[in-house]
Amino acid sequence: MGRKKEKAKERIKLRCPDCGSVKIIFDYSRGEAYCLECGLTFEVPDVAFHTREWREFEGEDFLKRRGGDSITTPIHARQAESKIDKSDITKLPRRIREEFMKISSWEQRLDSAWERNIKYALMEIGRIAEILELPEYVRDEAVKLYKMAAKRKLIRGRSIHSAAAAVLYAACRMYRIPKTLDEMAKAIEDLSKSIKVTKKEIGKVYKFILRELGIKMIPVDPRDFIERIANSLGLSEKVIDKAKEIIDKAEEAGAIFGKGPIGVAAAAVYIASLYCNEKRTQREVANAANVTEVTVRNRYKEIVEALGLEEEIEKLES
DNA sequence: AAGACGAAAGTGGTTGA
DNA sequence: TCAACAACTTTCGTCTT
Repeated sequence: MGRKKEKAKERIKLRCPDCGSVKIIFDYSRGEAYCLECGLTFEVPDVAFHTREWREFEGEDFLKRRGGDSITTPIHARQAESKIDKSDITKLPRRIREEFMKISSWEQRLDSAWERNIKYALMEIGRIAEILELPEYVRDEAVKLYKMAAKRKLIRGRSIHSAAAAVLYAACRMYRIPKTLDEMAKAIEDLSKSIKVTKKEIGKVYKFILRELGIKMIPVDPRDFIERIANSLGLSEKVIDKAKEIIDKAEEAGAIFGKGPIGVAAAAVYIASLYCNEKRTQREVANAANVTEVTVRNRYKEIVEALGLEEEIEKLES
């Protein structure tokens, strides 16, 4: 234990005031620490090295005592919580309380943590939006949502990246830009291999934020996915129109309700490709839509049945 | 060999008692 | 909170072209 002066650099048990990561390296030659996650460099109070207690506070045990925020959960699923809670202080032994006051003043200087947090989040939203090639107005909408959510403390206890993806996803839904939770998760993966955010987590945060902000979202329209699927298969405008027409009819016939919109879109494209003499296999369509062949098949069957297209399609095959 | 089709079992999420 | 449920996936076998 104690200070390892001989080392040039050492990993220390601090949280990054910006992104909340615990991957903090202290550089002795420069007398400051930097975050491996977001690159922020910052001064560390001496007390962090001179007292064992400090290490215990910010260490695993302390985090656990503060309420279930176990170190075993992924680092990135947590967020900086650098403000020191008064109620915690009173529970601590007096001996260390004065140390805490010193730290408190250090924290005070980082009181802009909230703002820096937002700044970092907005940056990440921008980066994810860029990867997904989202238009600017979508990013702006996402930023607006993030700020609203942050103001109401909805981001607390969630990772910045899951929240960033969630608001972007919400913005896409608002503008009917066809993006899936899967793509959001993958974009984050592309952003940094060390950040792990699952589709599930993003979905959870998305739902939570919408509910808390009282935003109602209309269901995803399968038509929104048609162009994407058709384009990636090199299909013509004609197929796209036909596919939309098929969905219109299938919707009227009630063959679509409750089904996954992407699977529906994929089946419509498959059927339309038959009609327009630009046939693609079920496998090709399924791959383009990121669903399985079986799903395409099932939707296909249902739609054909509901619209009574069996004979027409048989004719097409000859 | 490739494509279409379907049966069966499994997964992860939702819903309602 | 648990069990039933629907959508979807995975896997695999069969049939057709």
